Amino acid sequence: MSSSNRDCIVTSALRLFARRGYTRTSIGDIADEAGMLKGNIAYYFKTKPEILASVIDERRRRIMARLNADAGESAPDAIKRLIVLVESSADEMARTGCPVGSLAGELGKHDEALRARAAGLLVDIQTWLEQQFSRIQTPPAAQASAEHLLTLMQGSAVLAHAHGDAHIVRKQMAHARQWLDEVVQGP
Amino acid sequence: MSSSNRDCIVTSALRLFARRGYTRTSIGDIADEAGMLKGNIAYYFKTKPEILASVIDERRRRIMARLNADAGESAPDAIKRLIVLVESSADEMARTGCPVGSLAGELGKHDEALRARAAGLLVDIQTWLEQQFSRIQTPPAAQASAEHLLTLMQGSAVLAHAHGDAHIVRKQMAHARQWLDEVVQGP
DNA sequence: TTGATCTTTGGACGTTCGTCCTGAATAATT
DNA sequence: AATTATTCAGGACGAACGTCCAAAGATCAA
Repeated sequence: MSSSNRDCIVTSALRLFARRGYTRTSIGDIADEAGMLKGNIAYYFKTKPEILASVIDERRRRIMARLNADAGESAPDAIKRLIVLVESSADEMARTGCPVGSLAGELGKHDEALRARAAGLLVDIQTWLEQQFSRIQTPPAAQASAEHLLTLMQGSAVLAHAHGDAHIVRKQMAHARQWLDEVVQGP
Repeated sequence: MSSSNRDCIVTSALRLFARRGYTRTSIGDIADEAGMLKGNIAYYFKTKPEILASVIDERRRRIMARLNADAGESAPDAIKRLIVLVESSADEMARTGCPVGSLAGELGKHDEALRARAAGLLVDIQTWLEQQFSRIQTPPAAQASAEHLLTLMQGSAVLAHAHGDAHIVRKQMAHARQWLDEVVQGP
């Protein structure tokens, strides 16, 4: 198959970018992780940013697949499913940071094109959240709610990563559940 | 004076680490910013992590000086002063991320020693917050409140940096003020 | 002024990295 | 089976970086 090795490169880079970040991951590292020589990577990807682009797209695909997995559920259930997803990633976040937020943070200090591409991941999640909140709130409030929940997720990931303590994510997500219940029940 | 140039190196590195991150800032960059040759930097600092250590210490000194500037005020006023400080840094955060959180995030992917040192900055702020909340809450609740407020600050910085939009910080800090008022007024 | 110490210069050195290139191996097609 | 296209191996190359050093320059006490 033609794209099997290409996929292997992308998933290997996905792992390494999350674990060590984009800058500190060399193409040689990716080649090792993928079990091939770096010369072969050049066959599939001309440049390193090109790899990054595919990694971001792959990450987006995975996230959106998870978010849209169960289309029939209620808005609060859908939002809670994202909270559960974050909770289940708490240990990984404590070890390596949020794979979305930390990538966006690092790339934000590179050129503009990469920042925008990484930020797109956050925008997608936020847009999805806005859609869910729109089903139980008026549009302006829904936008604020989406932004607030995403803030809690990203902030707790930063703190958990800094402290190396997954509990911080779980505590803030518990806080988020409680806040969500208040939002659902209305004023 | 002997330490004038050394201080210049530290403050130059402080600026550049915040703007471009630690990894993407070369010693040559620091030398340029400080107006000297990189060979001279080696006279003051043997290695790059050594520069980082001084930068972190300098950042800590600046933050703690701000936090402890007005010792006579009430706990809510002190906490609000930190919120104002974050709000006034909203534009910088949108441009380069939170100088504390993004450094901790990046260094968390390096070796353990650097992660711990950068995390110390966050711990200091959190400890200060816990002390303030302890004056109006019981200790366990004070710890949770400190963690929650710091989560909001770090999370809004991540989102603001990703979007390049300082409004996000201001909105979440407005949210934090409201939350703080509820905490102050008790159950 | 002389000598000793501190500071600065400019570049050398080895390493790592991203990228590119040539030829070999493999797969596909006729 | 022969030919062509695709895929892979291995290394070459220059650029950038952290570190180190020897000598020149500046500062200051005796």
